[in-house]
Amino acid sequence: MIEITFKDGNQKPFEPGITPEEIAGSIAPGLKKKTVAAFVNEDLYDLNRPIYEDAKVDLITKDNEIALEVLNHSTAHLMAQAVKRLYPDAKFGVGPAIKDGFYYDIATEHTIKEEDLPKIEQMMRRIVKEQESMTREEITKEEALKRFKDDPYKQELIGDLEEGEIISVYTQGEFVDLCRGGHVGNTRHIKHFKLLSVAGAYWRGDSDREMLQRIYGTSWFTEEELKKHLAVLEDRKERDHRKLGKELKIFMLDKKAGQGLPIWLPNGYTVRRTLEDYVYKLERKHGYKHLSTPVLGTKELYETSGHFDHYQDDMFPLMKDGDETFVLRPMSCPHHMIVYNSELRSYRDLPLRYAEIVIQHRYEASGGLSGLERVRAMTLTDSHIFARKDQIKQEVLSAYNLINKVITDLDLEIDYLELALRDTTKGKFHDDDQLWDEAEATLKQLLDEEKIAYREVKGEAAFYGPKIDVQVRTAMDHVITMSTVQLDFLLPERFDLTYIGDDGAKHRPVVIHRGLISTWERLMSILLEQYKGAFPTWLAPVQLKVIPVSLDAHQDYAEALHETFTDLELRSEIDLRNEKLGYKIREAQQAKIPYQLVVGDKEVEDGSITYRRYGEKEQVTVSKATFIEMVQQEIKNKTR
RNA sequence: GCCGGAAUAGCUCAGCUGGUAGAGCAACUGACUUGUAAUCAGUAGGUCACGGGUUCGACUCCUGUUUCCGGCACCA
Repeated sequence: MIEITFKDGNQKPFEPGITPEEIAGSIAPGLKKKTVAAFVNEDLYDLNRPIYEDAKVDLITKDNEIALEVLNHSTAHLMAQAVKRLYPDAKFGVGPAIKDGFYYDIATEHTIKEEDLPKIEQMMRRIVKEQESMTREEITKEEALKRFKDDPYKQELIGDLEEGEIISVYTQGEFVDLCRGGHVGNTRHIKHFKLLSVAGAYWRGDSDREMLQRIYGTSWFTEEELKKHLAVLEDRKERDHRKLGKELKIFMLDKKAGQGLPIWLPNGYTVRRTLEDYVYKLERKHGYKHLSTPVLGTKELYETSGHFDHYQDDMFPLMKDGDETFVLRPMSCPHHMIVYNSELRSYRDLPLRYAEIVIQHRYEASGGLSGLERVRAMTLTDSHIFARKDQIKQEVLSAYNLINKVITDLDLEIDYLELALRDTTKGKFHDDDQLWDEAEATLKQLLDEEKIAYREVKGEAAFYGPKIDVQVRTAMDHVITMSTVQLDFLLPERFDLTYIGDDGAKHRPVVIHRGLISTWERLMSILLEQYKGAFPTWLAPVQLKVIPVSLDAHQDYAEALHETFTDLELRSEIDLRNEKLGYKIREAQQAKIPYQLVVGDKEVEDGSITYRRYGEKEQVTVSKATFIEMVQQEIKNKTR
């Protein structure tokens, strides 16, 4: 007998060779149904993998996050088996579980199309009915290489494994796959799944290697969960900023205007301008000085900064004019360095915080462009803080606080901070090790002292220095870099920046690059998706819509109201078209205007206002003064 | 940039296996003069993304280009 120890400390003897499924069954039939896999001495075990020695066993039930991963991973195998049956020449790359789903990379002569997916699903269901056991087997590397001798992808994967490492293969019916495991034991446990899309994906994520066909799918324990997830995907389509941006006339793209070069329409620009003003005022309050520099600069400027060496591929082609060559700037730092150098600086001048609403151009790969999310012409609030070394901590923290304030005001949340460091094996970073060590240590120490949690990522630094990236999770479940604070000891060297210290000698300042809102383009895409197009009142392109019941009787009052609002700098519109009331209301609702005001006899009589909030059915009648006070408070507090 | 798909009226879309296009909404005109999500009628609107080819004939088939979409790679 072997001794199984459970998480709660209880122990129970079992026959050697007992499986997690049987253990669960021995405790309760309900538990058996709920159990998907198990941790045996920390190792992930399949439901049907025998246990031969004393062990700690932690059953993984369906409510556990890992259970869903196991299920999805098993569904990937199931799909691969189905694909192999339909397209026998298929070879397989990797097929992992991902968040809310799975994928498998496939190489086959047959081009897999969306319309093939139902066919594959059908085959999957057939295999489920066959109740194939998913059986684990452990073999040597040599044996594994022999078994998969016809599969170049598996050969490569096996070749990369350490000598002596346990290599496991899984067999279900006629299908055998190399796999670390954690499976549901039998295909009959896989019931509620859907294949979602086909796409191309480079083998091993390397753009220099061949491209495989990738099928994405999702798998759940219940039909309700599956439906719920599909509904989430539907909702994301509704939220898509490209769809909303068009419907609400926020921005447009036009082939003739240029790929990836968005045009801000009046509605979108109103929102952006409101945000710009907000950030501008906030920055002033935090001691920033605003300036403006050109979109074009000499190549020499960017050679001095090092951008040209490190960034050339991301820049638009050069412009030559006689002996001079110009670049469309991808960043604004060099200009700010020039400004710093334009005067003799004293230690008393520091910190010097320059901020600018910058237009910059990056020659992004055409395939990556998408709506306002990935563009080639972008606008952002950029800032460079010139500081003494003893001011770094204070300045980084102050920037971080500003970032926090803005993110909170925009109803967003920081998901995590990323401390991006260099990777010495890669050539894309400047090579002064001493500067790097100092900069990285400074940031790390600062975060640690302030007990700010972060994830360290090697190789993600800027070429000139390490950075703290503020990662935000969007309504589309994407993690994006919203803000960034970068420590730079390099550009001060490159541009020979100095200040006169209290000792009368020249010293080198430090530059802190601070990005606040990603870019206005990307921020707009995020906010559109976040609010589903229904902006809070302070941001809404149109805040109030005044609709008279009858033009004859109520137009004057409606116009007087509209004028009052406009004088108070509220963004009001009045609908004087010869249309039915219901029609105007429908349009106002579709435009997601926060307040629609219908004025008729009653309102004219007592000088009141009847309003209806966007998305609500309720109509509220209040005095004019009360209404104005309410809306102004709402705007001031940035509440909805 | 790479793999795959798509492109029809301002918008959303229909158009079977080749016989030169249709709806709803929007626009315009007229009637109606309205109390919370579409009043009625009429009019106009398309080089079927662009170029080449096959064919008696191409929105439809082939091909090149452009842009967009799903991903990959890259990335704010």
